Amino acid sequence: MKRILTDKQKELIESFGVVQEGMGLSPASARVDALLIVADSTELTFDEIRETLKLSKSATSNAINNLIMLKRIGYKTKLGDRKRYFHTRLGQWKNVFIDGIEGLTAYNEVVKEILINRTDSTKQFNQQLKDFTEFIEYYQKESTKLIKNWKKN
Amino acid sequence: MKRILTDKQKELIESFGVVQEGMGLSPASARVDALLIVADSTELTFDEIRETLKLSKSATSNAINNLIMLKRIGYKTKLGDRKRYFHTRLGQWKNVFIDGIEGLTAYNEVVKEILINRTDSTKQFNQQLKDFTEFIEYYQKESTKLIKNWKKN
DNA sequence: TTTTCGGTTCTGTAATTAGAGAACCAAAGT
DNA sequence: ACTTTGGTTCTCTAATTACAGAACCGAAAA
Repeated sequence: MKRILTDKQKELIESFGVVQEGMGLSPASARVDALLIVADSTELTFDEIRETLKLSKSATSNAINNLIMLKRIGYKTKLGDRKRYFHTRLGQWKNVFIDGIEGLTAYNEVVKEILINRTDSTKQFNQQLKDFTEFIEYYQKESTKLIKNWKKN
Repeated sequence: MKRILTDKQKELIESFGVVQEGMGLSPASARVDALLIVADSTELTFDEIRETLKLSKSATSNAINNLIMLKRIGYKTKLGDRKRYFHTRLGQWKNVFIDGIEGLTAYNEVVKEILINRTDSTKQFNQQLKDFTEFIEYYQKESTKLIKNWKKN
């Protein structure tokens, strides 16, 4: 078993793990995601991940599948080799950003329904709510443009 | 005890509560926040909140203080009245959005430190990471502008 | 000075989540 | 046919979170 990480790399995985926990990932998912960004090798197998992070097979399996669902990692296979080689998808961060922006839609739908059902005796309050829903729509459109226009892609 | 909510309002608090739980609030916090947006009265006291949502005093107290820390609600007092009157701060959503954007800074700092420590044998990968950190900075600047330019404020 | 009001804090418990370890499984190798 | 590989799924336990209920506390009222 080759040792994959320097001490500095371990430290970086912990820091990055912590900030990603703050963004809603489980500890194991956060560290798997971080590992694939920090490690010298950009393609690691299930067992390399498990050994390096000292996780059980179940924790490794669940973390990996969770990250795949979130589109934060992906994998490829090699001909005549059953293993999967996992890699970060940070290079495709645009998708994740766009999913995040689209996620505001569900939130906005509820706010709009609240607005429809509000008493009309609080005009100013209701107007603020309306401004807010309009801003969300504006923000969704405009920040999608920001992403598209980034470096004239 | 006056009954504050219609059935429709109760339903809206539940839907909105659920989407806000998905955004990291505890069930009680999510419902207190929703209540202050849905209720006809835009200013509710501690006991009105507690009775309406059927929460214990401790749950009410913790939820309220949590929401105040997150700047999602505020309160005012009235002369000769010890009670606090809580209200949503959705009208000041700009602050919350801006805090969210600024929150990306901590994330980006770690990514930059990872980049500094990466092997230089993965040029393309490292370049993607660099693009990403640059995009975050661009996105922070530009979306701050989006907020400022909204309706020429 | 004692009681009431408007909460806060502490203690115990129920519910949820995270993860270990073992059993399990399908496909490939022997 | 059985063994190995590369995982997945099940079961159980530990840790964390959410909350109720009661004790508590300071300021004001009586």
